[in-house]
Amino acid sequence: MLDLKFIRENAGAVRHAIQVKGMDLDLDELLALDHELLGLRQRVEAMQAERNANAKLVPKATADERPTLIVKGKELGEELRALEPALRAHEEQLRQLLLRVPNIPHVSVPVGKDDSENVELRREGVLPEFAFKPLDHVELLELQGWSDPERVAQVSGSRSYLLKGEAVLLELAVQMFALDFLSVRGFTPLSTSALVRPETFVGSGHFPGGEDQVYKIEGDELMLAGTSEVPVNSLYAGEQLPLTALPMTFAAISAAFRSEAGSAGRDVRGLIRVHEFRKVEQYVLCRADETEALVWFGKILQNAEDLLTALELPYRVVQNCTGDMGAGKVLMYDLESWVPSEGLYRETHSCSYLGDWQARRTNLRYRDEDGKLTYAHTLNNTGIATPRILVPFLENHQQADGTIRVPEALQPYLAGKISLGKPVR
RNA sequence: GGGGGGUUGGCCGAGUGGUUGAAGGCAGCAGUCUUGAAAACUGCAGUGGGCUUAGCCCACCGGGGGUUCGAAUCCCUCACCCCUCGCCA
Repeated sequence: MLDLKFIRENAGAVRHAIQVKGMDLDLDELLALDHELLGLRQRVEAMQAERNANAKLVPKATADERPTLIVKGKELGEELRALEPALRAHEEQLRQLLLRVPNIPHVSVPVGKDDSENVELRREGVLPEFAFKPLDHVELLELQGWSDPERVAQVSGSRSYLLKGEAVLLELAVQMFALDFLSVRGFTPLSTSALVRPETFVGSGHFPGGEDQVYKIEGDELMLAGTSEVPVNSLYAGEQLPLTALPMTFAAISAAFRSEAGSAGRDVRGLIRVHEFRKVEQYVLCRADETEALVWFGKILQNAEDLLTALELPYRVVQNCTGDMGAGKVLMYDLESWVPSEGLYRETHSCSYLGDWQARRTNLRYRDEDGKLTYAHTLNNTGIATPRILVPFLENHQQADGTIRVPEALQPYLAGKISLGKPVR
């Protein structure tokens, strides 16, 4: 959410953001509504002032004067009640529009319509060369007896996965590795529930708009979050933090659920796109200072890059264009890891800076140096997401005999093993 | 799942339906005192919004709704917290 005052005073910039982000929103409608609401509110407040003044006279009035005042109060009350529905409707309507107003992209963001116009910034790591015919991750899992696609489909439908044997240890090892890695860098580990209230999605900015991506719990007012960004963003909702509480940095581990509505037919095979997965997420809450926030952006990006480097996975850094970055974001970079079987890079991490857009929605403020209440800034980035990261992991580290090489950094998390699986060739 | 008790300003805590935006305390800020600090004393001090902006007005006592001339105070409802009985990994 943006400050209404800011929107009024910078209508041009907001209109531009709406356009380059490809959003369907009529700013003039919002501004007109805002203007109308202001007039309405002034009328209502004037009447409230009159009502209050009248009510204050009653206890001091004589017995003769009293009935007249009470009648007047009744009339004022009725008039007010007549205006209230309109006022409330206007407020709600404005709020709905306000929730859709996108954040202003950083000056560095390239303008583009969708992910095809994202800009590659650099490539890191060395692409593997195989002296044998490499398999894709689905074949590797099958080869080692680490999956059971037919049976899991029978139990949980499509887009569900099952791991078996050492692949399970690998999944947990990768998660634990990421958690340790971030914890050493000062991020507080957090284990969060994916089960959240609907308003937390409004807070994170996923609602309105992303409703169809979210699973609802029948009979409860709860839903399943697609990332711990959702609960963590609402953790301090409504609070007034002391300046000393910031920055807050979290490494939040949780299950993540996504309905994947609208992506039917895409990536149905394997571990790339599943309904339920697990993730270690980096989340940062800092002061409302863009310079400081961008330093944090660099840090959480570097953390993710260092994780990929430690896992010995080649990747590239991509800057998302305006059309692919989402309403709330000021700046967004994706990390894409190399998938040999497809001969391309696929998104495994997503790094975002949202300014105070989320904190306004959750009403999360802190007292600045001058004691002024200020909305905090928020950032987030993937730490590691499984099983998706296992796709590049298995494929890049496969060996001629069908076993999977374990990078040195991960070995302590796998009881010192240097490879996984049995030699099968 | 049953029963009981709660939710008031940054924190603690009082509050009889009528100048209560809310006593008191702590923390905060400014000042007096002091070589300095502490203590003590004095004063300031909630958040958001509007306007004809040294000021005035409106809203806010967990959320929403209601009763009333008037609600922190009465009623309904939802959420959360605590206690207790039962069940349970």
